[in-house]
Amino acid sequence: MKSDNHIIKTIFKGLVFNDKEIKLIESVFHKVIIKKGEILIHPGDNVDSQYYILDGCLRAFHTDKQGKEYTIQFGIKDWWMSDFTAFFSGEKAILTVEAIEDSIIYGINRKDKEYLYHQIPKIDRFIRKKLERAFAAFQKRILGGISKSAKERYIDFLATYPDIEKHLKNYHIASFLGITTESLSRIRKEI
Amino acid sequence: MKSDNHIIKTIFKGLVFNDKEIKLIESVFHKVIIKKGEILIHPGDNVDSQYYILDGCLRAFHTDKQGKEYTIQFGIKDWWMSDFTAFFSGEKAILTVEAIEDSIIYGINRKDKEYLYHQIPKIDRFIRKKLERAFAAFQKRILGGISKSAKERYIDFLATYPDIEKHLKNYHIASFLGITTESLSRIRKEI
DNA sequence: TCCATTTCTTAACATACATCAATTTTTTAT
DNA sequence: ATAAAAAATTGATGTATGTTAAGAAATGGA
Repeated sequence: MKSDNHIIKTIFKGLVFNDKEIKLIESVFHKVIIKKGEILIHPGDNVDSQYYILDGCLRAFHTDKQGKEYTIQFGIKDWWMSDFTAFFSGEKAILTVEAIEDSIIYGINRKDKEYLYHQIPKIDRFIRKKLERAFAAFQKRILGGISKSAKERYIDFLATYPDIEKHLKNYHIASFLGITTESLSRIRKEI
Repeated sequence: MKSDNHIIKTIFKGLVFNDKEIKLIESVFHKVIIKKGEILIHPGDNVDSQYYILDGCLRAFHTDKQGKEYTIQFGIKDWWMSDFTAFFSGEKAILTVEAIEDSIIYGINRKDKEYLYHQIPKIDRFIRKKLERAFAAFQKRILGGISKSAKERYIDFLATYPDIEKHLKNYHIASFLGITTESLSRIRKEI
């Protein structure tokens, strides 16, 4: 990963590392190039990595018995992506993670992550802050889900993901909002 | 907190500490007794503590401009409670946290928590696991919110909180599920 | 470029849940 | 124990969103 040294500055923006730390970080991240439509994580997989998105767009969704898809999360530039529930717990994936656009991502596996945390505590704190922010975002989404109409949730969505919309199909957004594509279509017409 | 030494074993069940560590832990947790109906955190408060629930039941909810309440979380024995979004970010509370039953809780403030993490890394890992589990629970709830009917969500709720239901008013549960008390009443009749 | 496929929109109708209003049941305070 | 207050239930009706079906628009492969 020598030539991608600069991505460390991107992933851990704001942190400063010495040479030894940089070598360690380089050694544990693995670059993955994934094309639009390809699947990063299948339901039932063991999920032992989480991924930093350098560029592109991914989607994590659950598929029910009838084949309906429910989008839990979109991931864009500078976000982290995985089936986090599976990644944290060690259980098998229940989500699919797919690339919606050609993407460049950097994975780190659980064991390496623990080692990295231990060796470079400031990374631990850095990642923890990300997790805490994701936690807050989830809480906000739950609140929206129980308190707002589909139209309001759509407006919130546009505000939260201003740049992402153009990458997405209508049904991606609808499955994120918990409505049908037809309803979304009607909502768009109203706005 | 000498006489409550045993609560350390309760809060950090599974961890073993030496005398010095026990002294440190005792020094940073503060016991709070809160009566049914009393408010622990008001919207607008600075939230500098999170609380371990030794006994009782609490509720965290958001109140909108029309005065409607939306329950984000219930807390029972052995859960942690706060306005976590505010606690993590340092911003003012947007939630109210109230006691639904007389409760005994143990608070730790942000600064002490950081110090404790630093001094006793196994506590850091222990609390991190809790946060990760809460994260998974939130994800599951989001999925339920976008994929299930009110009746299914109620059934899930009963399965998730088997012991909590008897402490709660109908409107507590309804505001958690995102429905009206009338709808909940009808759902109960069907079951 | 052009055709095949996928995605989006529109319409008619169905359904889950909300709202409003009245009544019954439960809880609380004295 | 009783009255007052709070909570839960029920019914009638309204509305947001789902379902089904068809056609229009956009996209992608040869």
